[in-house]
Amino acid sequence: MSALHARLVVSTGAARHMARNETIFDQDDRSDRFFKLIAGTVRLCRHLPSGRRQIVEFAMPGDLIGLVDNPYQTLAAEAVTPATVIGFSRDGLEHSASGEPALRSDICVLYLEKLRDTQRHVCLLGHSSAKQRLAAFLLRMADRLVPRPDGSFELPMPRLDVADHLGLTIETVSRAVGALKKDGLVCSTAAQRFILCDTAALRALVSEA
Amino acid sequence: MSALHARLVVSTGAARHMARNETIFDQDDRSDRFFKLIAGTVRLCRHLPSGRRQIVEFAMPGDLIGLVDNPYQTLAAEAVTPATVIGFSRDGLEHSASGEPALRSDICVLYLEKLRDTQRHVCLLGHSSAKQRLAAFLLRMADRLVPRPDGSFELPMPRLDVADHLGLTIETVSRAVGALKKDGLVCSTAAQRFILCDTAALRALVSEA
DNA sequence: CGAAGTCTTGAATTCTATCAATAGGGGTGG
DNA sequence: CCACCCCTATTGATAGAATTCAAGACTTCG
Repeated sequence: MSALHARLVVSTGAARHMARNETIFDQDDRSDRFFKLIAGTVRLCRHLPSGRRQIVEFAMPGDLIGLVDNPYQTLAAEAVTPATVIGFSRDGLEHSASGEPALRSDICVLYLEKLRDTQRHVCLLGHSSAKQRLAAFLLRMADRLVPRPDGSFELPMPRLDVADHLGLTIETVSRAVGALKKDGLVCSTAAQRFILCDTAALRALVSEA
Repeated sequence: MSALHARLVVSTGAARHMARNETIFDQDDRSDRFFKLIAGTVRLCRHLPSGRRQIVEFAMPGDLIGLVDNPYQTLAAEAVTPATVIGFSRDGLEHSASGEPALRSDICVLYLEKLRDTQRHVCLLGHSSAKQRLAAFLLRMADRLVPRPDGSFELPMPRLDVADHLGLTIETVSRAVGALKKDGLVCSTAAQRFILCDTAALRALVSEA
């Protein structure tokens, strides 16, 4: 376990249970607290003046959310499913980090990983078709989610969240799902349950971007 | 001056002059070195298997480029204009940072700023029209570039680079420029020279995203 | 069983990409 | 100094992809 997570384990933090669609923190909240996600899925998104919403990333159990340097959060965090988080004080972490360089180093690595992920997402949104975006998303989700014995996995988020993450509309996402099914690349018994039938072809499709 | 830049000043680093379109480092190069950009503009981009290119960001004088934790670079750096860079060894910086916590802290802040910028770019690419993307880009460039006495500024990059940054084609960028000119939001005497006539309206246009 | 929310499907519109051709601009050499 | 050439930018016509608007189907839950 990294120095960062070891430190969080011994820190005081109260567990909070969040209902579906409940806001953990808003994009204008003071960033004096951050959270570790214990269970459930959380969307990190930006609400645009037009009422539109861009989901920058989804957080899954084990992820830290809301840990930034600015005085205010830049993204809002909302529970996609019922979720459990543990809150920590940023001052507390800062204090620990000033005496424990390995901690700061871990935080650095964390930021860098997020930066890489976000850069990849820029590339995805820059030039790719709806089918390619969905294929990339499903491949990534298959990696992050624990599969069932039959190899299927259950997306925690509804179509609207997928759409707002991929920069598409729900209708387009729905049609893209249909297209991938028709092509035999994925199977889907329920709206949020998928089996990737041909991961090689899915990867090839993504590479064409 | 931050501890980071102070450290770089006293470090040994050889200045390199790069010609237009010359590669400073490639996306598969070992990341044992990083660079400080002294003069010129550099594009940080990813070359996709399809031959397409996504420019994630532009670097300007003072920016550090290629400083990552992975063993390999994730983005390529290419000179948009003739450019001057100073190279540094990552090991050297790591060594300094292990004895000087403020250094590590500065690097952390740097990553976080880049992360915020990249997140903003995700929002821009997620939902906005060509006109909105261009308006946001021009506003940002007006902030980063030094204006001439008459208030105009010169874009260092050609249309193709703008297009690959905004996820558009050169034709669409060209038409978007024409549209903003027709609307009276910008003036343009030469292809790369602009005056923002109505920044309020430009900002409003961006906010509509 | 009914109702609300989510998802899918259809048709028309809008926006961007693509293909193709023309125009402008900067530099070189005559 | 001018003509030419190369590179970049603009403009036009068409096709394609995604959005939008609208309606219908499926789930889930009370």
